[in-house]
Amino acid sequence: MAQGRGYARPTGRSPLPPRPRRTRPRRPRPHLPRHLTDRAFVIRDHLLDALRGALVAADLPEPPGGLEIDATRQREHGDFQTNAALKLAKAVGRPPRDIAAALVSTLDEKLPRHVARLEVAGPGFVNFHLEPSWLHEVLVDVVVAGDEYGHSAALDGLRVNLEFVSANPTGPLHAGGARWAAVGDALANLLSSQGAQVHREYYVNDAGAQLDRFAESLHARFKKQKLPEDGYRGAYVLDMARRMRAELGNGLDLEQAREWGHADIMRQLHDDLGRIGVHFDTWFSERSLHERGDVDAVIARFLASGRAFETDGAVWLRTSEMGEERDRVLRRSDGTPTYLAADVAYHLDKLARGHAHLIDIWGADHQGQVRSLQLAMEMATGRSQTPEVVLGQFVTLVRHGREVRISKRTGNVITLADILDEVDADVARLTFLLQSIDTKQIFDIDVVTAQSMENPVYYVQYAHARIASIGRRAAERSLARRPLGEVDLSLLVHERELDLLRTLFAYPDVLADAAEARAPHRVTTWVRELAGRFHGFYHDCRVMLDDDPALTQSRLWLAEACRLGFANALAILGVSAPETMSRLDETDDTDDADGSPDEASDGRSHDDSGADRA
RNA sequence: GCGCCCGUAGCUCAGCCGGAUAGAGCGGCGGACUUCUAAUCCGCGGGUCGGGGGUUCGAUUCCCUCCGGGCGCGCCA
Repeated sequence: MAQGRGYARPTGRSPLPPRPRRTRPRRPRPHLPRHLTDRAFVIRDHLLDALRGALVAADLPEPPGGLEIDATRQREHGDFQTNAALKLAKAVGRPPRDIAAALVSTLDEKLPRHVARLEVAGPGFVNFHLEPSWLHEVLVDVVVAGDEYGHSAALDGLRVNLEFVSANPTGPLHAGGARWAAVGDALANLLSSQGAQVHREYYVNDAGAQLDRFAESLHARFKKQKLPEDGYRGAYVLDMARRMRAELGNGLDLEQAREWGHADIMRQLHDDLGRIGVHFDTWFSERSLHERGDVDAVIARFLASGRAFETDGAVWLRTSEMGEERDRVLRRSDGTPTYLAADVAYHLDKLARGHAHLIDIWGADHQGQVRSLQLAMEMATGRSQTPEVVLGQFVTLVRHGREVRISKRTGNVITLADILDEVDADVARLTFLLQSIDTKQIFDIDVVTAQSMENPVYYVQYAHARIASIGRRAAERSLARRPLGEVDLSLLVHERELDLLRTLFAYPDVLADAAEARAPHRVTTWVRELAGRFHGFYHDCRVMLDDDPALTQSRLWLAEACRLGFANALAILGVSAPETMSRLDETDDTDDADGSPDEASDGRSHDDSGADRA
C-alpha cells in the first residue's frame, strides 16, 4: 500500500486496473494528533534503520529489491523477520546463513530498542524477537488515535466518485444487487478511511426500452390484460398494479402508469437500500442526460474531432484506431443513441462535477462494456482507465439445498426486502462482505436465516458486547480507567494479551491494503480474527481482579483498545456494534418454514436480466 | 475461437505485492459454566493447495499449458 516508506515494497502487478497512487507526499491531517499508521511503522523503521546500519558495518550492499522486514507468521520465529541475507546471497557470492550470521553479530553489539534477541534461522532468515514493550506502545497508539485508529491520509483529499448497485428501475432490488450495495458502501467507507472524499452514486437507467416494457407490463396488469411478449411477470408487478389502483383509481393510461410505476420503484429501491443502511449522495437519472442534450453533444463532439464517422445512417466510434477489433456504435441508424453514448456522457458529467477518480462496481455480466466505455472515455478525455471498473461475481441464491435461478422478467425474485424480512440488516451485510467479490457467492437462505446463531456477525458483535459489559460492571463498582500514563502496561504479558495487541498492530495495514485492493472483505476477515482472539482473552484473562488493581487497569485499557478496533472495523463494514446481545434462549426452534423458488443476480443491471439468463 | 473470474480439509471460505511445519467457521468426536453474558473457550480427526511444466535459494502465491466451472465478446440494455 501507500506506506512505502523506508523499506521498499516491490511494485507488483495488480490483477485490477491501476490504482491512484498517492502523488503528494504524506501529510498528516492536522486535526489528528498522530496516526497509528504513522507510528505503527516506527517499529519497522526502527528495525530497518538498525539493519541498514548493520549492512554498512558488515560491508554489505542493499539487497536487490530493497530491504524488507515483515511480521513473522509463526510465533517461534519471533516478531519480525528479514530475508535480506537470502536476497543478498547471489550478489555477494556467500552462503545466506553466513551473511545472516554477520548481520546478527553486528546487531548484537548494540541491540536495537525493544529487541530481546536475534537469531539466524532456516535458510538464512534473521529473526527479531522483541520484548513485549513494543506491543504496549501499540496499545498507546491505538488509544491515542481513538476513533481514527488505523485510518490514514494516503488518499487525502482525493475526490472519488463511487458508482454502485445501479440496478434497473424495473423491479425491487434483489439479492444480487444487495451484494453490491453492501460491498460498495463498505468500499466507500474504506476509501474514506484513507482520506478520500467519496461520493456514492446510483445511475438510474430510466431512459431505455426496459422501462417501456416494464410500464407496459404494469399497465397490462392494471387493466387485467395479458402481458406483452417479453413483459415482466414477477408477482411484484401485480402487487404494484393493485396499489396503483388503490392510490389512483381506475382509468389510467400507459403514460400515467409509467410515471407512477417509476416513482414507486424508486421509492422501493430507496427504502430497501435504506433498510441495510446504504444511502446515496446522488441518484443520477439517465433520462436527464438525454433531455439536457448531453448525449447528442458527446456524439457530435466525436464526429467533429473525427473520432467517429457515419455509415448507413449510424454513427460509429473509431475504437479500431485504439487497437480494437471493431468499432462501436454510438447512434443507431434509427437515430437513437446507444447505451454506450449515454454512458460516456454520464461519466464525462462525473468528471465535470469535479470527481478526480471514478470507480464503478459492476456485475460480471457487464464485463463486455468495460473496454468500450474506457476506450470511449480515453478518446474523449485522453485519460485511460477511466472509470476504474470493479467487477464482481454473481450471487447464487440457494434455498432448500437447491439453486434457484429466475430473472425479474420471467417470475419472482427473492428481493432484498424479502431477505431483510427474515434476517436482520447486520447479518445480511456481513454475509455479503464475508468473501472476495472475485468469487461467486452462494447465498443460502436457510443457512443465513435459520442458522443465524452461529453466524459470524454474532460472534463479532458478541465480542464487542462483552467489552461493553465489562464497562458496565466496572461502572457498578465505580471502577474507572486511570489516565494511561499512570497505568503499568508492562503487566500485559499473557500470550492472549499479546496476541490481541499484535492483531491491533496489523489493522492499519489491513485497512490500507483492503482499500487499495478494493477488497472490503479483508476487513471482515480481520475483525473476525480480532473477535476470536478477544474471546480467547476473555476466557483466560479475567479483567476485573479484586486483588490486583494494577493489572485490572492495564486490562481495562486493553479492552478499550479492542473496543476501538471493533467499533472502527464494524463501522467500515456498516455493521452495528451493539452494547448488549439479547440473551440466547432455547426458544428459537430453527425450522425452515417456507418455500418459494427464486434467484437473482446482477450488478449494474443496465438491463436487468436482459435476455433471461435462466 | 478470444477475454475476465474461480477451482485450497466432507461443506462454505480466508491466505495481502513468493518466504521457513497451509488457516477459520460449519459438520464429526471429546472436554470446560459458584466468578466481567458458555451466541464463549480448549483438544482430536481431516489437505497430492484441480493436473503438468517453468522462474526462484524458496511457489497455494508469479509465468506457460491442460482440465473443470461461471461470465463476457451486438445498430440489447
